[in-house]
Amino acid sequence: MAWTFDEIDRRILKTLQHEGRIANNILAEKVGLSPSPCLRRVRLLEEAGIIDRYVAILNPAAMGLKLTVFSRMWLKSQDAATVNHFAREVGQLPEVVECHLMAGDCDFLLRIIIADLDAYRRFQIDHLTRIDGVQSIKTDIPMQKIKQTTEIPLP
Amino acid sequence: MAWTFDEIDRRILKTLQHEGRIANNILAEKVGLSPSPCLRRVRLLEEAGIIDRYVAILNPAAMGLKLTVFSRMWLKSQDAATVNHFAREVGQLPEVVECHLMAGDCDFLLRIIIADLDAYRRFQIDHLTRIDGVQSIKTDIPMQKIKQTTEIPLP
DNA sequence: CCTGAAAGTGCCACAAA
DNA sequence: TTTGTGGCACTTTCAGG
Repeated sequence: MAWTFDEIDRRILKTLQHEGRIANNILAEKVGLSPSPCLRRVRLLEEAGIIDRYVAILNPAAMGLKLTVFSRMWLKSQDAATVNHFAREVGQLPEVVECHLMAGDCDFLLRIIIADLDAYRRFQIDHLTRIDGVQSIKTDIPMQKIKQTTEIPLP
Repeated sequence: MAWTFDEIDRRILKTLQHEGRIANNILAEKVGLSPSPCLRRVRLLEEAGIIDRYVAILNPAAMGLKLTVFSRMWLKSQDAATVNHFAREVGQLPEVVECHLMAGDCDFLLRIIIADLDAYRRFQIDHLTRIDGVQSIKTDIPMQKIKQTTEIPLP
């Protein structure tokens, strides 16, 4: 089912995607509403699942995590048991921040946040290749982050 | 410079990465502090840039954006002018949620959020291939999202 | 508009260096 | 004694009805 936004909802969402902790009265002012109806709209957007959650975004570099890598992985077979086992294992590795089961090319695409190349080398040996059913891994390394946002394009 | 976390800082960060809008007094209770020193620590983490910002995470599917694709792109040349122009253009496309300049293989890796395959087809023709200097594009499509988090592994 | 609750500030106590 | 950190009390501001 499609949700029908008006201009004010769009402004609310756009603002909250940048300032998730903004106070309701400030938000209200920004979108041109008084606080009460503004809060009501936010609650509705939350209950409808449009707003999934609020999070703090940390700066990995400030904690010494200076490297992001993309790893493409191939499994020995793609049967349900192998895939599910892999999914479960990967889900427990906090360094693996994203994991997708892919159509074509590789079986999985992972995004991994880690200190540096050496730490990644060890991580791959100690954790990724140890998972049952893993056949091979190709690592792609970003040299420069051009753009990175949690902001979703509003229709 | 490396920041030195104690156990309480780690608990604060872990909590805020899941509940970015949690009230300070609740957070304080969770981490075993009274509100004032808890707030002080949060402010320090913010000022140190450990906490970059707070955001609302929206649910793309609830807005009809049911597809994420990864596009690997090659440019005709990798000189600064071409690359910068590409970076600037891509930065203005809200559907492009992530863009990395890569070492080896492809030149850029993009993550794109969009309604469906047909919308992507049009987006690629109308926007991506129109950018000056673009030579070719390969599109990788995730079939299943195994894991996706904004949570960064704490050292 | 009104009320209760939370945020934020100042000050003091205590402990470690 | 100095520095860092927790706690309490007070004022201001906000949420929510």
